[in-house]
Amino acid sequence: MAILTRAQRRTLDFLSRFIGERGEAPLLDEIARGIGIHSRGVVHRYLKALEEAGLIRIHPRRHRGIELMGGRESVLALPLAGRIAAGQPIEAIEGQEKISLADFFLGPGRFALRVTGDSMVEAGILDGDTVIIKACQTAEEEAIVVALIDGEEATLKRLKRERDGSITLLPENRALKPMHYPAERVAIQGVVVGQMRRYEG
Amino acid sequence: MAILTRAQRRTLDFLSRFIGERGEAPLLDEIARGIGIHSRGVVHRYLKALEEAGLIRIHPRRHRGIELMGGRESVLALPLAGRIAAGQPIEAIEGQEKISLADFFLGPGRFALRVTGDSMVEAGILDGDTVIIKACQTAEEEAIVVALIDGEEATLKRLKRERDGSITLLPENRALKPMHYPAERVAIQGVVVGQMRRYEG
DNA sequence: AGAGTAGAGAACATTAAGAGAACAGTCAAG
DNA sequence: CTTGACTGTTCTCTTAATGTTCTCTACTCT
Repeated sequence: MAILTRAQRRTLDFLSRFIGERGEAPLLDEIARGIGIHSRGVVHRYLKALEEAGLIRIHPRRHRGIELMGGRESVLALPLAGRIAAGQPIEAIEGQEKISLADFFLGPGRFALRVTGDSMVEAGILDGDTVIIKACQTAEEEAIVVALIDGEEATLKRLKRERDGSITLLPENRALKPMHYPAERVAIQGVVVGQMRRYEG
Repeated sequence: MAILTRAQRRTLDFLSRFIGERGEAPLLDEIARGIGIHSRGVVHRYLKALEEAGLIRIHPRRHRGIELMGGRESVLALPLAGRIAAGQPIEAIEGQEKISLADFFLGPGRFALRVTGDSMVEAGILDGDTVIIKACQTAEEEAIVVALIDGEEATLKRLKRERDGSITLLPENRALKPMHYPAERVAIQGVVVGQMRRYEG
């Protein structure tokens, strides 16, 4: 897969956004305006490059004749449009900043777990969510941890250490009660460093 | 694999960090600044060495044309250990499955928004979370949407259509009231397809 | 001393990005 | 069915940024 230049990437981003939003491909002039230039010829050159990279298909001479192929994870970053509730139309903010999924979640000793159960709903971790865990044996007070009890049962709870050295595992759900254990019975397996959820669109 | 000198290692480290954080490779000048020297020519020599060692690939004369070899899949994916609360030590389950961040979140016409405010807390979307939006102008009943009201104020709410064609935007927070608008005043900008959160570890 | 590693910086070759003209094909309205 | 405006395609030009190749200097280590 050829490497894309910045302008080419901008073009591709605009394309997928446009096609996703309206049902049809943009005109060359619309692309030009969308990526902030004036020349149709230049846009055409970028499109040719994208076609050669296998990312789009151009139906020759057809107006709005651009089809985007199964794009692939060419990037592991998403454009960050801005803050919601900031009271601005999103189009206006479009642009520069990007949020890197890698930076967000990846790192040494991390793995994912799918959450079952409602014990942390009030902390915004729902049944079916995926949490990213950083493996470690100790954790700070108040951290959300994966705790193994008696070497058998693994649960996700908020950690609290008592003065006498014993450990309380706090669920974030008023319907459930805190659990109290002597330190020997609890082994920490990791700390929650991230959480993610998918919605069926 | 040839042995690397210190400067070469510094270069490689900088490369992988840069590419991990942003989606693209750095310019020679950026590398130079990143490893604390001034000469592009020197950087080029290091890159040649790294290429010879099989650690990167250089696309000749292309700007930002550096591709790093080796575990590229590992950059995008996290090992999926299993289900928490399944009552098993995690080590035991660890293994096969991997969860792809790209598959989870990336796709045509998607972008990210940082959430401000508490209006969706009961749906597990907290202040400070990041939501992934798929840009579109229509949405299904019950979907969580980004809605623009009167072309001015953008908010995140659950969508409900009334029989008379008007629209109700439902917050997921008992402290807040549903908002009701005639259809003309509400423009849908996108649908929430994902959500993620980072915890300070 | 000699070999290897670091670095500076000049000179040159290409690329990326853009403007815009000219031409040809498409499409929709009369 | 014809026509004219619109749209895609192909060119050439321009400019600045960037990659590539060299030579020269300095430092370290055995």
